[in-house]
Amino acid sequence: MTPERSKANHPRLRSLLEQRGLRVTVRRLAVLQALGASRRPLSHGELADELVTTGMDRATVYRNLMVLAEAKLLLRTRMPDGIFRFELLRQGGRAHKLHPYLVCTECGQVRCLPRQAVSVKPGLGDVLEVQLRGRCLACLQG
Amino acid sequence: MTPERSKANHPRLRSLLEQRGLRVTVRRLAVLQALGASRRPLSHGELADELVTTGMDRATVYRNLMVLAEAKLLLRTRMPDGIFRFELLRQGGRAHKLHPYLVCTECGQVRCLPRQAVSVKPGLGDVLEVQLRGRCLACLQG
DNA sequence: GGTCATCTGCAACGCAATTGCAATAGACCC
DNA sequence: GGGTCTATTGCAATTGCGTTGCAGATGACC
Repeated sequence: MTPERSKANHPRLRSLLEQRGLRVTVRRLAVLQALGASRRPLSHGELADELVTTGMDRATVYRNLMVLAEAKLLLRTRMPDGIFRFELLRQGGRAHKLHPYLVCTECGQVRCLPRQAVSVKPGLGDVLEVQLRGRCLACLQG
Repeated sequence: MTPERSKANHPRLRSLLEQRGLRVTVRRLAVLQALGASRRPLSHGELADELVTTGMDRATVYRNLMVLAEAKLLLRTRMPDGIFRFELLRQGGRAHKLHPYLVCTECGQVRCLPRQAVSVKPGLGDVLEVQLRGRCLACLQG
């Protein structure tokens, strides 16, 4: 790995860290980049599987996820399968709370659904997040 | 322990098992009785802690919880702490079918919502469970 | 380039959930 | 009541997520 290049290559992610008063490290940039490149929330396990190939330790992935989530750069959500998933929060993170997730009981993947897929009657509370558990289309058809 | 007495003493629980074509065993009756005596859903750990004192193995508790839940005698729900909890379903368990629940991010309590509170567009998959996260009415008003 | 707090890798642990296997107990028939 | 056969149980072990201690490496800052 070439730490210097990794750092130089992500000015945007770097500034995110600096704004929160967090140290800019190769590992943190890698975590942010991986989550930013994913279209769906990732678990620590999924992310670690990906990042250990670069020599990063699973515990380091874990601790960085904690730090970044605490700094509100990531959203940490326990999905209905009991596993925490993390996603990058763009600008205050409003956009990502609005679409429902489906956690597939067969393949385990988290699918983001279009916002209008689920409608919640008003007056029940301030609903921030909608999670479904079931079988996704791919698994039903397979 | 006196297996014979345990069995003879629970005609109602016994018939529940027989109706589902399940074998009536001392251990199953003990699990049903313990859950029936509890006012709140219990985790496998809590139940096992209680039942190991009678010589039952934790794995046996676990497998019976699975069997009984599959037979719809119990409801198995993953609570927001990530741990499954089990409760006895009275009268066929129809009431507990597929109602959404709201996990309050403020007070942490789980509120059961009426089934019609959430509608899911068909064709997205086979939805088994609906979980909302947000603030419950009590916290909004408090 | 030096200093010091923070971060990282390595190793290990706790707990919930799960399974294989051999011994046991329940259901059923006589 | 005794025999038979399968489901159940106890024991032991494993997986996987989440988490932490510690010693060495690295980043921030001067």
